[in-house]
Amino acid sequence: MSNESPVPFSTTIYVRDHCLCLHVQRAARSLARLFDDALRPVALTNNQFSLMMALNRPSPVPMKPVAELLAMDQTTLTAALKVLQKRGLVIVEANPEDRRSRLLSLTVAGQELLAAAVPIWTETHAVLDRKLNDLSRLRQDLLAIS
Amino acid sequence: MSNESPVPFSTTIYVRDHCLCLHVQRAARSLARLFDDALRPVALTNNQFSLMMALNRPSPVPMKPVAELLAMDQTTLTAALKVLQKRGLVIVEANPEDRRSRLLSLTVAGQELLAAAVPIWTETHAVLDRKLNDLSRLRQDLLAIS
DNA sequence: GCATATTACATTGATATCAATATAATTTCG
DNA sequence: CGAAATTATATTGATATCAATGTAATATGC
Repeated sequence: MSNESPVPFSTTIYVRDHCLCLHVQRAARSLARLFDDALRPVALTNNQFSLMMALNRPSPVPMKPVAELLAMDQTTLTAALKVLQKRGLVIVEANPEDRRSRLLSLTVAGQELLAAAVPIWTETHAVLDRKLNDLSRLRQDLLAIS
Repeated sequence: MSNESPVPFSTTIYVRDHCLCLHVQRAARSLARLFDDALRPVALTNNQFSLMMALNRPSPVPMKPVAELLAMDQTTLTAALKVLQKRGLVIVEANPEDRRSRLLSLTVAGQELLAAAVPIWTETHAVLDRKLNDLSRLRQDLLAIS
């Protein structure tokens, strides 16, 4: 009878209960679903909302700092921008000061859609806030990771 | 001059600093990269590791409880299983007690690969543990989300 | 100034994620 | 028992994620 698992079941229990990566991935999926659902009326995902919010600045931004703010691979950002660009929500233009670089900004339509999304975010976040104990503590703990 | 943003920049700053969804997504990406890097020698992603660990049980499991444990859509689980199945790491078999259902388990090769991955998880997690203040508190806060 | 290193971004391919939808099997209830 | 509701899973299509790789432009060091 050599069909015993090389990894004891107790280890499985331990990892299930202690793996921070697993816990964060689960929370990420749950929160993504929550905000995706809420933002559906404006046809934005939580990712698209965060990205567009990151582009809502007084002047256009290059891609690098945006990718860093979102802790997102630059290639992921390229892909995400294409979708929003096709929908006429963001502008990707050449940077005259550095021709390797692109400058990102919202179109007027993008600004208007973002404005429509903000109250949804506020409401959804308020519900979440009431449900959780100490949101600011959690936020700070998460900041230590990324 | 009507090209002022409908969403004031101060709101952008506020969302950036307070949105729990954004913070969790960022942490999720960072941690995923950390564990994906570490697990590369055994050719597993953090997701695949968590999934295989969830299948490391005394007896085969149906898909539903696994999807729930991982807080993952059932269709995502179906897709993830296909990859591991093709690599000969997991078995998906019919459930004689309920013919709608599938029973999931690890192959011997899967068990062996998982056994090779566990020390990597332990080491990576230990490094993380030393870097963070209060891991158990963070875990508990995350549990309240998913 | 020029060769080399670095930086900023794009493309491709593989896996991940979920909504919408479909199918088949089981359960429930009248 | 049989129709309707529910449950468990699969498929498709769109977006998300990153590694590997490539390209072009800028910066660096001699």
